[in-house]
Amino acid sequence: MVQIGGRMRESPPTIIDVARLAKVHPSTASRVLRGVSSQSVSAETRDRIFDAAKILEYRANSFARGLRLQRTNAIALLSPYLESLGFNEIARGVMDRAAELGYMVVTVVAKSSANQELYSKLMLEKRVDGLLVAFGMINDPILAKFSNDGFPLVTLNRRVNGVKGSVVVEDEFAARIAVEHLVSLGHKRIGHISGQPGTDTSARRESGFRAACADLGVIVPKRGVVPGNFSLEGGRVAAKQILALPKNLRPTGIVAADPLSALAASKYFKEAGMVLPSEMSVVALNDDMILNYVEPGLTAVRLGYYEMGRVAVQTLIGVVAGETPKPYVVREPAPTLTVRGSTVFPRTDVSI
Amino acid sequence: MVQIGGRMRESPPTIIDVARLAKVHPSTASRVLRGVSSQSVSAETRDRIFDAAKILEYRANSFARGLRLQRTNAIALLSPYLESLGFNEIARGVMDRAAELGYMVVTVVAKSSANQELYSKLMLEKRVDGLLVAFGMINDPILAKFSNDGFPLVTLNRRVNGVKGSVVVEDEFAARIAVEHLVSLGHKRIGHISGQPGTDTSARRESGFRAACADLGVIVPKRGVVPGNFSLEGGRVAAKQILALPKNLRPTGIVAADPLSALAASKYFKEAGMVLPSEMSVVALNDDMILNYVEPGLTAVRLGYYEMGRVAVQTLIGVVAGETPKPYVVREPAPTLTVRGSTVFPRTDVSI
DNA sequence: TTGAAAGCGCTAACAC
DNA sequence: GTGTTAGCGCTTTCAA
Repeated sequence: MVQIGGRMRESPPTIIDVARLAKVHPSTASRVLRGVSSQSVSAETRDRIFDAAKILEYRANSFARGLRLQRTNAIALLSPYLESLGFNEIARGVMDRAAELGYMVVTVVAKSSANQELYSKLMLEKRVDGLLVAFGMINDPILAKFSNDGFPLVTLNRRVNGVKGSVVVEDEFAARIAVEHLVSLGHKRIGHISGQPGTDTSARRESGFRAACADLGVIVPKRGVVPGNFSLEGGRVAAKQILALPKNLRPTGIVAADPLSALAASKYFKEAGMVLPSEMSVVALNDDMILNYVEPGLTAVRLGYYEMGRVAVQTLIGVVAGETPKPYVVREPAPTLTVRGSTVFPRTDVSI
Repeated sequence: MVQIGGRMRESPPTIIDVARLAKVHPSTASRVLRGVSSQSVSAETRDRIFDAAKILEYRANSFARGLRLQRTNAIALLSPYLESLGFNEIARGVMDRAAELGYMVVTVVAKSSANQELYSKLMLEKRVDGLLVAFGMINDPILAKFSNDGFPLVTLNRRVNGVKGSVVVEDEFAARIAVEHLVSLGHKRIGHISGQPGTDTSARRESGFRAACADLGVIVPKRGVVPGNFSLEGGRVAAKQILALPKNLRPTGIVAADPLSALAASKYFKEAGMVLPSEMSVVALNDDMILNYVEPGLTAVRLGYYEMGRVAVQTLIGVVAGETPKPYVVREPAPTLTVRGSTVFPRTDVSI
């Protein structure tokens, strides 16, 4: 029940109620309330209709409208996790921009893209107009199929073969910034904890890392690039592998593809008896407030995740409206380095 | 366009398409596909209908169904933030349970409860069946009004005067566990960084803290309870106030209402020259994996946030179905302490 | 400038 | 057992 002006009523007012109160036909009320300019309506009736709508607290039933218009004004945000540092920021960008454009966001956590039932639910049941997908392998036949079937679908912080619409940040450049920072401190052997194997995000960060090292004459030790899976557990495993390298081949600094693996690796190093940061510098791609509160503070490259979320919504809605999907790289804001305690010049007695 | 069996089609199949293919009337198809048992249908026609639906990849249009049935099978999760430690867990519980019950979750970040436009959008436009509200002051006339107006509304991790439906965890008990831990280490003067003033969550944690201190004969110094606002910034301000106390009145241990304020306070103490944890023990209410990676690791009491999210969905859907809303306390899993490095016995030369 | 009528896709009550 | 009918609330021709 909804209380209106002190009275209780059984169900929300419909446009028929508004029309009746304003003494016009529902179609007239509809025209006025939607502000259709092509048809002209006398100022007097318009006022009557607006007044009636206000009195009744009228709001168009989104289902009736959606049924008639064949669109939902909702999009879905699909992600494999909520807890990853950075997802908050992406999600906030998505929700802010969606709200500005009058869209709702349905957030769904899915283990993998192979969730046909989920796609069916969202798209075939016409619950949302399009999908923002924050996961997926480079080769992901399911996603490619859905995209090819004509479902508006944009990948976010990912590129997937066969999916035309994507929004990513400057991952290669961010990796380069991280390498340059370590080099400027005097590091000559640098390792890399990459992300989830099979994801292009990880691949692009790694290729940016390798290109920067090559350009700057940095040695990347054999087995000095290990997968960290964008996770705490992965970072731990990666650290173990790096520590297994003979001391004279071991990197003195590491670029981690993400903060979680960087944190876990740092912890592992310390537990193994290393003194950080002097014996091992660590810099992560993707920043977060919380990195100020770990010890040592984790040096990190901030990426435009919030903006990426915003742009992704914009792109998806464009696709929904019929634009041809295409890949997009968010370059504003540019990646920026925040130096904290985790990166220092290498201890020479170790690095020799 | 949607590809079905190799052909492209303009729009998704409707129940009329299914009926036509199965050579039955749409209403028969509807009955069969919904599995209505009250009406019996011959096995043969049932098979034909299922086959047709499968061939066409038929899925009922949620808008048409929603319009007809007057329900959306969606709920909204309203929260002031996404980035707070703990929200992930709540949200995951909400989404998991909602998915199990066939509901979608619309996540909305709202600055405050005073967002009438938002409520209108969600409820008056009938976009969702009910609201899960993860914020609100104890006295929140807007929320109370909406709840009284008959909108299904359940507060989550909060209680609000005038809103009958709520789901919270054992905040008082968690605070007691934290106090007991510090007492068992030998602390005699304990302070408290409380949460956001005006929220019952903060109030209940504080009252649990005070009750436990009283029961255990612990001294709570005058001005030893300061608001931390559940935030980094608040924790910093709180730490400043605690440090301003004369040394012989200063607590040797602190219970923080949340991890963010605990982290920020700890950082402030260190920056001010204190040696942690020996000069100041800190324990936080609400746990998170990341607390293993700060230095010293933050001792914390884990709360059943995931379960709280699940129960809240269950409760809300009950209210939607007509049950009388009532307050609920999640007691499983019970709050549990994880001791990390941030709590030790007090340094006697300081605490004397 | 406004009204009438049809229909989006579905389901429930009723008829046969 | 299955079909007929009506209508959820809205918008969009088309007609007046």
